Amino acid sequence: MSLNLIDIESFRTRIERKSTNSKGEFIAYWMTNAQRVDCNYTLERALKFAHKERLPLKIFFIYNPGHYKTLERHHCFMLHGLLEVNDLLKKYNHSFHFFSYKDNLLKEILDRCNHLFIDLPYTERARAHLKKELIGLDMNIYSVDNLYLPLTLISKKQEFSAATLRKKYYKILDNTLIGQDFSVLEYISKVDSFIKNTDSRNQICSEIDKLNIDNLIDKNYLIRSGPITAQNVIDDFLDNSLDNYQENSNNPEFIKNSTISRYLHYGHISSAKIITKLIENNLKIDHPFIEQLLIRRELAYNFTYYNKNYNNSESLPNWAIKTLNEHNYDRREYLYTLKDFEFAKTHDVYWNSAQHQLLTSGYIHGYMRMYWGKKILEWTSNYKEAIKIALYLNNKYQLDGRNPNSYVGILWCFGLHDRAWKERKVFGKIRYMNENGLRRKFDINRYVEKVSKNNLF
DNA sequence: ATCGGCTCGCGCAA
DNA sequence: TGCGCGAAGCCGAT
Repeated sequence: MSLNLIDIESFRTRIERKSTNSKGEFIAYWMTNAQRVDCNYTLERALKFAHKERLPLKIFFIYNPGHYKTLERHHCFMLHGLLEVNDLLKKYNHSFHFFSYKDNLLKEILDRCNHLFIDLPYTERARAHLKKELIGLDMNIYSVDNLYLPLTLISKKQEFSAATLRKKYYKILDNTLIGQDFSVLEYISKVDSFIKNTDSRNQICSEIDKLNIDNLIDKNYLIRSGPITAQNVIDDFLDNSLDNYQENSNNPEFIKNSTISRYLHYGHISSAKIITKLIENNLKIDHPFIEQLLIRRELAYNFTYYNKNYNNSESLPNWAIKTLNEHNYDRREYLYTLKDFEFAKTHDVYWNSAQHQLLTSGYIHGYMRMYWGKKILEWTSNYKEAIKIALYLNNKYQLDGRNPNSYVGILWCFGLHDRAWKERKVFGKIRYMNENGLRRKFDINRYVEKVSKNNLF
């Protein structure tokens, strides 16, 4: 074993800011990415620190509906998840402080606090936002990385492909998955809550009541949210779907794993916890589900963490930019506008089905999403516009939109983390996909039928 | 049904 | 500096 726990911890928890003023009345955890209680490294570090200092802990969340201008389906899903966070904390006799955003709120929350723990932000935009919020706060600030292994421990730079990251993972893990211990539940009863017996349930509910949800999505998808729900989903998946994962993972009708990404996005479940459980099932590091949950997922985080252009074409590899530019003025067989795509008005029944699935369920199956993205490239006047459209639709409708995996999923269609292929019109050397592939891989007509009946989950 | 070729850049071995 | 290798597919030859 080439790594030890001390190595991991020095990368896991980072000192973002040091203060000379060391005395405070409580420790604070500002929950953002990791919206869960169990297996939450940030909460765990905050609890341990509070226990050591014999100070109470204040766990809080700031809700800012204006932060991203987007559909309120996302807010609805997140707020329902926070209800479960609130209930879980209450069960452990801890208060969950839920605040609606206003100016100078953070200063108020952190009045008389000297040690703040935050979830490590993984994108430039999140970092910039955080930096702005933390201006003028004189306190010790620690960020905690909630990935399976800390991002900066595995790699100091943007990785070129899954292969290069995989190599580093396999080397550092000595080809063996290691389980991880979580002591959140052990410490949570030993630490006092900063203010006892406050309950944010009513406040969260009143925010939910204010929402104006689009009438495209089935509301049931938005209610099935939160760490408790997510645990049930993942348990069901692990019990019933892991054995045939490889055969089924490309089949959009195989839906057991379909909602896991949204729970991972909001941090309702910990990938490290899932991996630790999988080790008990004797899963090896090269299992295709580990490839997805560990290598592909953390490759996406590596990408958004190190590349400031994670949300535009500038981040594509050189060969992709070159070939896309060379073919940018090729004649397109079909040309659609954003609105044509958005309301599923193309000539292609398969593509329209994928878009319809996105509108009505907040999700496109992984394989269909590749096809979906490739066709936006094919049917838009230029590739930069195509990327904008694909990201816009993804961020607007997909419940895990704005997740690193979402960005990478889209940009993969334009060559990111991929290789060049035989040159052709419009695509240049970008990997091409067509509907024959859909027919070859699964029963695409059944998919179309099921989407039209809204019968996929 | 199955197989090789397509094509690029990383990273290790010299 | 050279070379082996990988990468969520397509296409045409057997």
